[in-house]
Amino acid sequence: MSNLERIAKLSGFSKATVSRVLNHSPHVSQETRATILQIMKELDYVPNRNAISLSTGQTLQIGMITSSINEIMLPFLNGFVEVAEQHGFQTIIYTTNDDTSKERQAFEDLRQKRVDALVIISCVTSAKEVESYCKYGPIVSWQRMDNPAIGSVAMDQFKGYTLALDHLIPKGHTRIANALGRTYSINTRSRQQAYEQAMQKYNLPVLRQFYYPSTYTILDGERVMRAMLQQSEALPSAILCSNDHVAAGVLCEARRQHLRVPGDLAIVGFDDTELSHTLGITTIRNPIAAQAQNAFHLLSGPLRGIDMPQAELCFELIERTTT
Amino acid sequence: MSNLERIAKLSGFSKATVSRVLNHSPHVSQETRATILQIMKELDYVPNRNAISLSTGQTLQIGMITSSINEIMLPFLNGFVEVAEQHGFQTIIYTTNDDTSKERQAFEDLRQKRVDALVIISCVTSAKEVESYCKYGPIVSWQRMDNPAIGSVAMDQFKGYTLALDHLIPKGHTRIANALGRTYSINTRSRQQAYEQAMQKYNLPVLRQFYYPSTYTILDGERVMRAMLQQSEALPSAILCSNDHVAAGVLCEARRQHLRVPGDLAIVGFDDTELSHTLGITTIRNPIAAQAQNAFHLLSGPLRGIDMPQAELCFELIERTTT
DNA sequence: CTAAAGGATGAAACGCGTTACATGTCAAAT
DNA sequence: ATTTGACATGTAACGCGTTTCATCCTTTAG
Repeated sequence: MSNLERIAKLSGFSKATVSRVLNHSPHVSQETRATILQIMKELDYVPNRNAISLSTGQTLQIGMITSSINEIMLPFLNGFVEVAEQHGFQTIIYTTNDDTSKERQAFEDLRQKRVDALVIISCVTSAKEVESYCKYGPIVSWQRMDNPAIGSVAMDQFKGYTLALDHLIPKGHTRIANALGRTYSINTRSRQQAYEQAMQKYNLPVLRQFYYPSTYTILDGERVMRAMLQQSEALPSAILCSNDHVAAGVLCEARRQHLRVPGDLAIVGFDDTELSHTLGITTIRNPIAAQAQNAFHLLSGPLRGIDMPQAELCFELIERTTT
Repeated sequence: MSNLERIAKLSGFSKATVSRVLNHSPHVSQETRATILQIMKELDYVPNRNAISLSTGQTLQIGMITSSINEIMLPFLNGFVEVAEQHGFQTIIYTTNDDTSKERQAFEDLRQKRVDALVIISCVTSAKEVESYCKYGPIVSWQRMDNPAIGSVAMDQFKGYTLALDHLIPKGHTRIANALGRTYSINTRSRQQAYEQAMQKYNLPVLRQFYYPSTYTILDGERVMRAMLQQSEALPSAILCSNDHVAAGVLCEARRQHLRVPGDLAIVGFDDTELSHTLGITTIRNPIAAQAQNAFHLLSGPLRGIDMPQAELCFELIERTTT
């Protein structure tokens, strides 16, 4: 293996000069640079990343913590990977299955300098513990965190949800069900608040018996639909779903049960994924890729000393055939 | 920052002994170990990964090259990440969008020792060029490669496809369309061969006019369905799809066009994802997670000097409601 | 003509563990 | 009593760039 020292010896210059060539330092004469580059080429030399990282203290790697990789987070993941790459950073994914010990592994990797920063997509570690790792490097979260020390690019789901309600209620929907996500997440609480406030505002009943927690997938959506039908009470006239997948499940199962959509049941999804587009589900567009970019921009300050502006984001309702 | 040397000084032992403690060497007395661990704890010490990697020449990171992250590859990705993690390896994802220069970046990272090995999910770099990187570390491919130097865990799609045909033809289907994938991939060729051979065997027409290349998503499936209807010729009686998503698209569009499935058109998907389960699509189960494990096992030999057995894999037809 | 400024380059320390080899000790084997 | 060997621990080199500070030479300004 050829290393920098070897290049130095063969070229007759010092390691410092070779290093300068590698780093495009202006303080190298043209001829010197040419000579050294030539020798590097002949020896098929590439610098060792680990040595660079050890020296500089930077790995140019960012860790991404997520419970699992699924379709919902893909736009965020892809958006983040792309912008990070543009700035020379690579993304390492930590799939944790919501296991604290695996999450800790990711945080420890920040401490051990395997990664320069962390992006949290979902995590169950307490905000307090997460904060204790902030001193080792910047941490940004997609999920809203209780702790101001941790940057967040999550959008206030309250507004998105309110958008959906202001769309449904004027259409005459009074009894509205909710397929919710993670029970203790801020998003879920925010959505519940939006719902309960809207109901109060319009003087409508809050149907807590039609709250369905922990719904994430198509299958969960189907389960919710069946559960609604089995309830002793009459079917709600509309359902707000935590994401498009759940909405798709509800829709498929509703059709299978010969319900008319939106006649018997209106359905609203969330995220505006391809699936909702295909199935014609009304949904709330959540500018996820833009959030991912903001996440990287937030890290840019501490990481590269460059302050990048946060993009302005807002929700949008895409009306299709299910409302 | 406290480093190993500091621990050594404070404990009164040498760096070597401290290192032995870190690496659970048996040649350290109980008291010494206890003392050193105590000091490490007090100073909140963790070893620096970059230093370790530089010393050992191993990063315990494996790069994964993929065009993009999508639902089809998720089982592979998740399966691989899981087994790798169990053995102390982390996975770095390179999203390339089939851009050779981005792929080269991944290969260069192998050369520069940022990763110890590479797993290719999809890549457009020539087999010859890929091979030229084999000397820097083990490379395994999910996609079948033309080059024997590169390990592959892809299954012979020929068998899976034949399974589907042996299911359809006895049911009386004679005119069979094909929604295919990447035109020049070995999988696609293999599928075409399986189709053409089966057709010959049963003395049925090969409908090349009903080959639809480059279909990957639900939207592609819908497109295919519409294209079939627009063709001057009568509709085929069945269609084999490159994956469940395409099948789902075909199915949804078929329903929208008021076709009966399987009456007017039988549909077979591929991969047995949740989607096909939900929509009741007959599909070929492709043991993808097991393939991912095999991929890691293949890397285990060169990487850890441990030969791990390859699991035996085979396709299975899951009959549902679309055939 | 000289001092100040600037550019090219080198020496050496640094970042941080790992590991081959050497040394010293004490107990078991002969 | 002596050899053999296992065991605990230390020494020092190694892996490989980066970076600070110093040096030397050439301009340019005064």
